[in-house]
Amino acid sequence: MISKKCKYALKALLYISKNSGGKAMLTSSIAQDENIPRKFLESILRSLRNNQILHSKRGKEGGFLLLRDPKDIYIVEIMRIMDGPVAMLPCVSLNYYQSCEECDEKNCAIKGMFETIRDKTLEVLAGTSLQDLSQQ
Amino acid sequence: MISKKCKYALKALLYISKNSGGKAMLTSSIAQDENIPRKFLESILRSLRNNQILHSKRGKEGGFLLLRDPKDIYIVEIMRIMDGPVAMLPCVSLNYYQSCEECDEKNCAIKGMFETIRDKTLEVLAGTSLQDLSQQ
DNA sequence: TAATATCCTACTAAGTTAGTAGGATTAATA
DNA sequence: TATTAATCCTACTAACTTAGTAGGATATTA
Repeated sequence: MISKKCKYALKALLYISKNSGGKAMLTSSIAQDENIPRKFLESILRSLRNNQILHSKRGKEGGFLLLRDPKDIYIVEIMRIMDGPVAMLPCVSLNYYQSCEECDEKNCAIKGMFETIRDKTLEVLAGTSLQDLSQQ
Repeated sequence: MISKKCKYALKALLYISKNSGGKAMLTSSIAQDENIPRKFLESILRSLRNNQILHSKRGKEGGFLLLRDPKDIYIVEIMRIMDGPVAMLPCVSLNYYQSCEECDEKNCAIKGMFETIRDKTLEVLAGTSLQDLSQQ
């Protein structure tokens, strides 16, 4: 399961992607239209800004803008920022690898299967952009 | 990520599958050989028994046995017992469906992508048996 | 009846999730 | 320059989940 934070992030980015048209979008209108708690969304958007997905403008007439074209923002990047690893086992993660201490990794019977799942999942997540999703 | 509980369950079942040969296997030897805390493993095995994966024998000469042939025990079943849903969104789960209250499910932009991921993941998990993994 | 297993209930520490509270800071505009 | 309206930042919290541990009850076999 992805976290609500991650789901909210995706929904918010899609909202910005669809409605912005070059203008900064308000946290409060995203929160209202997408049914996301405002203060929670605020911290989500700030974290997306800290990770070079969004640009923010402070003060009156401020808000959030995409830093890149929606066709160049892939879902996998958002998911890694919000939830960390995509893989189902730490020892199989490409970006957040950790060894499994208690088991012998080279002779692990389940590793291969989870690598396959990771690859199939990444095919989708790294092959789908914000633009792909907002065009549906 | 799957939980350690789930990983331990898979390791333990593979251990039984490989070493049992019709004889009941001890929690303590599985725990030792697979580096799993014994008391924790005990509750895992009991939960697998409660879910018709294992049969248990109490008392001296007791232990755990697979209820079915390893070729008829699919990984997905174990993962659902231990961790619940396979899907990444509650509204996309086949066995643990829950609506997403805050969003309009019919016009959800992300649902389709997560259905695709669910299906690809299930292809692997429901297509791999204990036997497949222990024969590697 | 002694030994050796599973069975069962209850508990716990640490970490994660899903937020909330309250104000500081910045920028446009009247 | 004052007002308004936005993001920014730190700190806090309640509830839940994870990963176990403790201690004994119960059943089976030799």
